[in-house]
Amino acid sequence: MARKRLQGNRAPTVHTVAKLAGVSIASASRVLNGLGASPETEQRVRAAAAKVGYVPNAVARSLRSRRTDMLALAVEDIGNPVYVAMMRAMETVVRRAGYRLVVHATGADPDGEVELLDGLAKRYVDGLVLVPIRVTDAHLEALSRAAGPVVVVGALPDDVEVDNVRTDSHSGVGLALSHLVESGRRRIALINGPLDTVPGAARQAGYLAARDRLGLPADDALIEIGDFRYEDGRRATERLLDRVRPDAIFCANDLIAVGALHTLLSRGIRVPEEIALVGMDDTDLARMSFPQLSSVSLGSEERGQTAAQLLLDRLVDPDRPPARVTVPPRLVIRASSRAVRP
Amino acid sequence: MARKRLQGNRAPTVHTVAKLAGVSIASASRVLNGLGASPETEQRVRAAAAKVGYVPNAVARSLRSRRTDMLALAVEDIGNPVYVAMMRAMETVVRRAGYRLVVHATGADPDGEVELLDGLAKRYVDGLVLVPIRVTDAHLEALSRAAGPVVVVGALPDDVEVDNVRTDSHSGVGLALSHLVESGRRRIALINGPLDTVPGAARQAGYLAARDRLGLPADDALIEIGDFRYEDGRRATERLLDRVRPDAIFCANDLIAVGALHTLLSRGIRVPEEIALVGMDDTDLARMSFPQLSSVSLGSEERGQTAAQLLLDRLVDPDRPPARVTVPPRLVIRASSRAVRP
DNA sequence: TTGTATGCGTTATCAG
DNA sequence: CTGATAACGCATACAA
Repeated sequence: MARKRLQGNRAPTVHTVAKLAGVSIASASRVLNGLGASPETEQRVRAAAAKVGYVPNAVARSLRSRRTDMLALAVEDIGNPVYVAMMRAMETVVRRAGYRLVVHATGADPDGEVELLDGLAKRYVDGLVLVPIRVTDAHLEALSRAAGPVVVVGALPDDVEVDNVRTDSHSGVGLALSHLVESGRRRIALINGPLDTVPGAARQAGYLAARDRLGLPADDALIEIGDFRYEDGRRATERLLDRVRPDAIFCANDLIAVGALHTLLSRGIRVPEEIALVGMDDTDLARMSFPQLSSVSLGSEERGQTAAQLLLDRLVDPDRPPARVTVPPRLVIRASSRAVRP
Repeated sequence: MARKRLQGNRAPTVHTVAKLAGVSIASASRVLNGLGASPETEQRVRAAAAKVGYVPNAVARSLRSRRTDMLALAVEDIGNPVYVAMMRAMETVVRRAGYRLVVHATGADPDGEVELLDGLAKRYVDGLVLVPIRVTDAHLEALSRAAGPVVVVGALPDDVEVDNVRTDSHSGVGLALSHLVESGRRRIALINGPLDTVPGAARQAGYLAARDRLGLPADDALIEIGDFRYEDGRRATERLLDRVRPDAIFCANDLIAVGALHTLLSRGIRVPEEIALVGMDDTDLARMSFPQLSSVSLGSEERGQTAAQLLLDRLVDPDRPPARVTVPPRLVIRASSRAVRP
């Protein structure tokens, strides 16, 4: 039973420390974990550990404890300002709780998200926050068979039993349109992203509802669809202006809005005097454009924080019923939509 | 020696599969890893694995293989556009190689980075890309005793034996100033970040050197120091303009530059006609401001990519000599600095 | 080809 | 208080 220990020059383990201290690995481990031991043993083990520079192996510890102290965040694009804000908020919460954050960029890949959900069974993280841009049946199935705790950020069918953080971009759009109407605008255009995405669909519905509610002209020529990026916003605005002349534009996110602003300024159109502009998400971009951009905050940071917290709570209490938190939208008025008409 | 298996309802392991298939765990493991086995065994094991939904435990596998297939990235602020660009580039490279990315926000905390370096001994990741904003002696010591592969992004003393990716912001500033002089400007201001940071010091030196080289007036009133953020840029520009009247401003990063742009436009100063503006880092912000911002690219994406690749290479060959890659700066000219004088 | 047994590094149980 | 030993789940050297 001789233990062959032909190791080249590997990192010290409890064995190393124990041998050097002349005690059993059990005693060494106990001291290292702050459990009871005689002053004598305590002393010897600490000295030995310090001498060899012992650091406990996280993987071995994880195997024992069945926890990795890591949480995963999966978003479509870790470069998108909205996700950056969420990620930053999550990282803070998670770190404070002693966890690390593993980030996944899922790209537009629909299967990728399902793979990640199934990947939870590998137990490389203790839980996952998923921010899907589209939700398919495959998602729902994968969610129901997920091997670990999952929090989904974004709208979900009501009967899905998963911790869920959402916002209400539908009424968020309403906030923006009400504000524009109050400040004297009537012909309010919408520049939206793809309608087959969760956010795109919600914003579209919100716009149509608000338009009716406020008694605005039901002119579909005022609606333009592109994608959610800056360039798309520029181009969509070009198309829009070649066709109609609104007195305000609501954009489905800040990237689009900044693109729209660019096109407006290029054409010498004054903002907000001639056309007012409101974006959505209230990212840093809104503050940093000129004129500064009004924007409907959907609480990205708060959603990130909340999602992280729900996940942490779930780890503590796996049996509590699924939570559903809705972060209310909030209109932030800046120069791009200030009232200028009497 | 009867193996008591009182597990509640735990995830299936090789044991589960082996027992169900009626073979040894060794055979089960072999089949699952695509090694040789009789068609009979192959069949039974696959069926059993599928039936119980077996997924190998990543932690146990890591303990055996001594690798986690995770890499860490530590930056000061995961919300900073420059780091976002690096992170995104790294994530792509790393994922393609089958690794996951663990992100750490170190904040301004100088000890935090040292802790992360020492934390490598825990072996929770296979390697680390560190992007320190300041480099102290403590960093150098921690680097020399690092328990795992490390790549540092940013300038480092020449004798440090670490894989290192850097850029040359010193000559990057020169590029900007040369361009501004060629387009007719002479009184070129600098708005910089803190001089005790690595980037701050480099840009300052680059500015002074270029000023001499180009025979520009050595007027220190043209230099303003703040921090690297948008608001700092705004305020620094206020202070600057209250004091002097430059015909161009070079800003130490894009955030500052956008802040400067804001102040200039607020004061009704035309850009670039009256004052030209050049930023640094060439982030998305540069493209998205109006007028679009000229900026010196320091290849954030490329540095991220390279750092990731160096780390991956190092994992394959731990003994190769330390590599030092310098990504050259590149001036991207946009509307904010186009020549307007004859 | 197959099974037995061992180690990866840690923690915990259970005698002594 | 201490030490021997098992177990976490996987992969493999070695023997059959």
